[in-house]
Amino acid sequence: MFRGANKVTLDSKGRLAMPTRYRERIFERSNGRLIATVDRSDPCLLIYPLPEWEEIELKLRRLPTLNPVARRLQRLMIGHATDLELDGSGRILLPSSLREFAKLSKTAMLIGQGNRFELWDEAQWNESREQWLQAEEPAEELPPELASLSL
Amino acid sequence: MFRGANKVTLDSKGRLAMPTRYRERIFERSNGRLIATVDRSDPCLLIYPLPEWEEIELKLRRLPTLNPVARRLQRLMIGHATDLELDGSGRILLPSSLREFAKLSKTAMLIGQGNRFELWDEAQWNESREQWLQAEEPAEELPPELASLSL
DNA sequence: CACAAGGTGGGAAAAAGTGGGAAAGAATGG
DNA sequence: CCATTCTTTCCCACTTTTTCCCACCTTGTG
Repeated sequence: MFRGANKVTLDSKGRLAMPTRYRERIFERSNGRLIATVDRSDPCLLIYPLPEWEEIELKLRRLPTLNPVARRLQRLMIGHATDLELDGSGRILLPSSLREFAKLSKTAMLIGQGNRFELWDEAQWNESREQWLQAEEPAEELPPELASLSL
Repeated sequence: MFRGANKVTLDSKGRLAMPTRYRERIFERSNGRLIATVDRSDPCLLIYPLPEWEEIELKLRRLPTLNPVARRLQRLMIGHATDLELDGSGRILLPSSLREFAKLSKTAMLIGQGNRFELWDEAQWNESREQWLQAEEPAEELPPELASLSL
């Protein structure tokens, strides 16, 4: 499973070196094949090993087509899903459309989130993180799964 | 279980010598493998033996992805979770991003908290401790789990 | 006072990240 | 349909970072 925050750089061709510690796992899991798509609520990209993505896509496609919220989710996520492959140096090439979506400049943050990564522009990530840290969660607003969580 | 407060120092490379009395237990429990992540309400780091962390990560990952509060918690905790390993001298190397988060300078406090440690910058720790000691808790404001607590 | 154990620092070897260039492939226009 | 040009992909080499190991110093103990 993927976890942790990694500072990564995009070179002039839009290539991103996957941190070495993840490479072996990605090759085991999907022979180096990944899918990148957009996040529905934040300016970041989601990156899944291919088999993980296929499960997600199946779940999305089972949603009721006549429900506008479901339809929107399908269009955003399936519609932007792009095949990527690790090259000989362990890098992936991000198409410019996805780079623009996430406002990616030279330095970015690759965030492990279990079965996927999130890719943020570094500045966007820092800004959002500050907000999350400052937000106080009044216990009354928490859904029951969260309110009783013991870490 | 881990308990007690230990003064520790970080060297110029960000390495921290784990107090000897914990080393054996850490090796038994996880072969020297630890996870460090950020605390969501205070400027300190949380350090878990790997198996302890895996339980927590599982709980976090089961939370609904579309819930913004859950998402925030996942991004902070799983997103900053970093694998650490005790080196030949019983030290761990804290990446600079985590050191910055907890405002760690040369001297820090490693606080045993049962299944995990908390790591504070020494000055931050002393300051917070003063505040906790001064704060009066009127019994009426306590949630039921606390109001009935017998220590 | 001497010895042992833990803590600290630094340096060298290895690995990872970065950039550039050449070759192969695709697209466009004549 | 062929030729030229632009884009994409693959590979190699250099630089920087990380990791591992060894030696010294300090502290506690017999």
